[in-house]
Amino acid sequence: MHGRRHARAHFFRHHGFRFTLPREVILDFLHRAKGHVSAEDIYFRIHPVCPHIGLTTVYRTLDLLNRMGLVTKFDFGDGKARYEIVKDGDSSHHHHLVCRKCSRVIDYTDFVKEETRFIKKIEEELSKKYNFEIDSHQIHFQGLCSKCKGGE
Amino acid sequence: MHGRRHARAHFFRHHGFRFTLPREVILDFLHRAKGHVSAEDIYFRIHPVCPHIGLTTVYRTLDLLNRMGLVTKFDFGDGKARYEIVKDGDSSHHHHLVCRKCSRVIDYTDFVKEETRFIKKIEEELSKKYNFEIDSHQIHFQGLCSKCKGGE
DNA sequence: AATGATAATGAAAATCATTTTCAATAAGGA
DNA sequence: TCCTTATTGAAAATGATTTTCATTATCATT
Repeated sequence: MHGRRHARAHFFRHHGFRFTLPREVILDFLHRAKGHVSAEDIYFRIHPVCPHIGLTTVYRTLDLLNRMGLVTKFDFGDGKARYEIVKDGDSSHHHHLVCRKCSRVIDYTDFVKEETRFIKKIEEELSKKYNFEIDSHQIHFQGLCSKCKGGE
Repeated sequence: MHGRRHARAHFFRHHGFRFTLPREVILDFLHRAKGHVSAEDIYFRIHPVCPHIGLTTVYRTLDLLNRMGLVTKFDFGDGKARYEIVKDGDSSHHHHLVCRKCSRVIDYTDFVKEETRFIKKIEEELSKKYNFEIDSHQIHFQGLCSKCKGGE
């Protein structure tokens, strides 16, 4: 619980950034949080503990964490971005079904094995072909959820 | 060139919507357009021909086309949405590499065959499991493009 | 082809997520 | 501890998208 702080601080410094309290608090929150959260979610859930951390800082920190590769940014089309920590032991790996009528988002964790095989192969070749360093991916199905299927 | 108009009109009416000039013009533009375009792109490119079509209508029409399944909405994280026609003869099928530093978007069309096999299987099972009617998908790799790889 | 109910449109105003500005503060190397 | 400068927060600005509302156009019905 102390080594982690130190490791994080080191990681930030290594990237040329300072390790500050807001950054630590936001990172902690994201680690505890289940699923995708918006900047506002974070701001309000953090506020009782750290009322001095502003929404601006939340946005800036999320952008920073994203650029450092610690956080993935999602966009489900409802106008606000969602963020999620990138876990090392990729246990929470999942993808999304998004309803194009009611915008409901369903997470699914099926087909991890098949997917890993498929994605790994693609990543390798794409990295080479486009000289692109891939560090994450998203798969995203669109259609109609059970509720919206009926009355189209 | 006339049957198409009629077929479109019929399709709109079947969904309970009217087939209007702005909708036809926007649909035509999207058919001709290569790649993903923003609402503003459409607005300004259409303006010389139809100066009476407002930006509001462009947004409303895109949303409508999306809900009808004729258009796919993308979000690459630069704050504005992009739209693309859903082609029947799925020739232009592609996915994206998005740079998390400079936001550059690279389209790739590789691995169509492997992908089709993989996606088809997943779609079938997910549809069943979640009672979700899938009509499109997106695959999205994030990382660092060739230009941004060096100076991290 | 004329009529009428109402869906669609456009201009302007409103909204709301995100970004910028700038003066004050704090991190961390010297 | 000191000093440089990255970071922060509050307020204002931005900019994409949505809402409002009076006007117009579609198309089912006559």
